[in-house]
Amino acid sequence: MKNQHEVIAKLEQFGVKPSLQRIAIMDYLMNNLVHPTVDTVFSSLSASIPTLSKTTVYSTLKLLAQQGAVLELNIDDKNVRYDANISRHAHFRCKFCGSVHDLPLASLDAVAVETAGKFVITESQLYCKGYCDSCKDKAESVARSA
Amino acid sequence: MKNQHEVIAKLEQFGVKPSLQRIAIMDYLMNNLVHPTVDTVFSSLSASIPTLSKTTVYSTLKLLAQQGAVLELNIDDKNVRYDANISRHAHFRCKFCGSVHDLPLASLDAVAVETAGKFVITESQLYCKGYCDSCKDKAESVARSA
DNA sequence: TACAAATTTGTAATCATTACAATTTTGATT
DNA sequence: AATCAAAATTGTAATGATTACAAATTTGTA
Repeated sequence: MKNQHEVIAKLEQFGVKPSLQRIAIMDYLMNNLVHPTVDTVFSSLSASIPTLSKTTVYSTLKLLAQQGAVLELNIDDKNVRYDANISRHAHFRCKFCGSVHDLPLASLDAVAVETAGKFVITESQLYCKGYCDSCKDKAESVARSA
Repeated sequence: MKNQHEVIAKLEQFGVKPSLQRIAIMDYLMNNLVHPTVDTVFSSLSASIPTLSKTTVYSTLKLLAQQGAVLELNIDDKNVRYDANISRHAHFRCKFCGSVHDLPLASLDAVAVETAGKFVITESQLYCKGYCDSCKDKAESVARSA
């Protein structure tokens, strides 16, 4: 569990006024770096905040992403996922179990150079898909029996 | 307009049995490399194929992507987009007008090396977002007046 | 305390995508 | 050419994530 002050400082750093709900959501993201969906965040917090509305989770996560406090991942074509790790890294999604993992990323400068002047790039994300270690065997046997 | 034989050859190369609809859809993608959505493909073809069903467009595009004949882009959080250019390249989406453009891409090998053994990566896409040349001024003035 | 602004809530749309059953087409066989 | 099964297509009805919006609540301040 992150220190409340740390969470509040993070919110303020990105120009987000802290509220009970916003603190809880940001805190959850900072302590659960597994790229949760809106639904996961909502379900996880509604026990401790029974009055929490899913709309609030949606709007808060959108606000946090707009302010740059978290990343909004579109790697999953079903649900948007959120990530409090805003340092440069790539994402990997297992096509079998759907889990999303972090990947270290050396550099994307090659892209920036080649497009200098044509586009103003404000954000970039590298999405990789395939099979994670614990799924690659299962995925193979499903393919065989298909 | 691409040669019919070229389109059919492409389909067969990827194990997709050619049909009137499949040929038309693949042909459209090969001649419209602007990353169209399902809806755009459907609207564009329904004039020449009045009986075309949107379900067919959905299932055909999914099939083409599964077989590797086209790329399925999730860069747009509203609609899936499709791309007949399957060579290695990145994508740029303008956050103002929504247009999606190609970006040349030198290498993503750095990622592959760092994850060797941990994951089986079967596909990777680099998504960049920002403002395209014709929107960056408009986006700025909107931001000012907000 | 009072009041305006900001935030949260709950419900009702929206809309892309999928499920599925019925229809049509295709291709092989006679 | 007729038959028939498999494959493909179609149309309609769900599904389900996300958003719109108005009402209710909370917050900060005079």
